[in-house]
Amino acid sequence: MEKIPKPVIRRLVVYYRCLERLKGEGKEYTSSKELARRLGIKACQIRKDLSYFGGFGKRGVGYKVDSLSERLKEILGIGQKWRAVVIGAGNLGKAIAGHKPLQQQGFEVVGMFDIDGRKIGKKFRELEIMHMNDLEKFVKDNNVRIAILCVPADSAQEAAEAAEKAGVEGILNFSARVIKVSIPVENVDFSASLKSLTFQIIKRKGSS
Amino acid sequence: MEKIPKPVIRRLVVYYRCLERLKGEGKEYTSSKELARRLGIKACQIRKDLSYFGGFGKRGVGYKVDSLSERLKEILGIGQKWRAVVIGAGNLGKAIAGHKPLQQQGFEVVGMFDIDGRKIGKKFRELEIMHMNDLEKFVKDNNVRIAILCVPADSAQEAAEAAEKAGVEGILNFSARVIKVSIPVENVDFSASLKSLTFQIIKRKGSS
DNA sequence: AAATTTTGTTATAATCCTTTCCAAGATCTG
DNA sequence: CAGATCTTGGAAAGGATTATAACAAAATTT
Repeated sequence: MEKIPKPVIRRLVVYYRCLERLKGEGKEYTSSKELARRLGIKACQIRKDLSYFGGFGKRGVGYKVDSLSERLKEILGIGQKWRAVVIGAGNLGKAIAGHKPLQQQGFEVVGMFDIDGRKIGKKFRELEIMHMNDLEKFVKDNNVRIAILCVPADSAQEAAEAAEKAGVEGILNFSARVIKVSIPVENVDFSASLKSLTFQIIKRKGSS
Repeated sequence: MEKIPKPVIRRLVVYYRCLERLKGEGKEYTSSKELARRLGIKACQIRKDLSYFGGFGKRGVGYKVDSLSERLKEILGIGQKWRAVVIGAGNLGKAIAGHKPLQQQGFEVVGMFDIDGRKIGKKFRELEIMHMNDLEKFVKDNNVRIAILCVPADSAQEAAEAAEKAGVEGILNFSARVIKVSIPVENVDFSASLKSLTFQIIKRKGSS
């Protein structure tokens, strides 16, 4: 499979939302041109993006709104339920676990794990906080597919390996450390983002 | 000032961390070669990155660990105190406000804002939750430089504009919406990251 | 003074992403 | 039905950004 540029995936999400709106408006067909107008993106870009995944449209006609929307849903995994565990029951972990928009998008946090004895057994919302030793069994028994890593930088690699071994299919890594595993990883390093932000601020001041 | 590629800044952070370790080990001088070996990056890349900001090294010798580290600190704004407000007192906002690693890195959340009447006046830790109407005055009175945006996607643009108007110098945007303002913005869209992650997982399954 | 080391910079290459272009399919119009 | 008009899909070109290579100049060592 050809490599898909990251920005494409972002835009697919945008297209999907737009299609849902169109569906709501009762439109049966649309075109790259119409989507382009609505979204402020070039039509050719939309066609190119879609073409990575095959031809969904009819020449001279355009795209059937509901079938394209359905197809994007599949591609993006929007239809599926993604069961996840949060590793690291600190502030951040709890916030993620309780973050409503995630649930609306099909992600469901079904367990929380930590290694701090004082936290084990306590409850956060409906979720009991469990020990990392029990991760593997839990993942298997509960069909968990994703691990959300919210541990300190120093524990990141270890926790990631445990998650991989436990059988999750992907990791969302909030720790400030790059982790090495053989399953897909997405990094959300907002500490680095903050650094980058302050750098830009300083630069602006400096050059003005 | 010449434009600095984003990846460079990320790497500067990495270099900085490595230099701190070297300092801890008592090393006085280092070289691009040594850093390269430690970090698994090409030496020429390191030299190139540093050269954006001027020449820090001595030919034939290398870089003085503490002065380079000091210089990077300046460049990245690591020495400074960055006073910030959190806008949006939901789960995420609270988690950010209480996130310890941030404080260790010089970021201090000094206020929280929301528009939900039920939240206004309540306290989170030491922080009183205030109404957005009071943002501007607060920013001015408290030397706030950064706004951390943790509001729902639909309110993001509005809140961002309010923050800009209030006089903050940069925005860290956790909302799932791209915002348009004329001050620096860094986006941390972990909902998009999750989508990207699930996409990679699906792709793997598909092609194997 | 010759050899060696290492920087900093210019030049080159590679990568990634966007846009243009157009043939060919589909529909519409007279 | 023939011509006009759409619109897609994909190849190719273009642009932008980032990484690597190469090397002269400076510093040090032998």
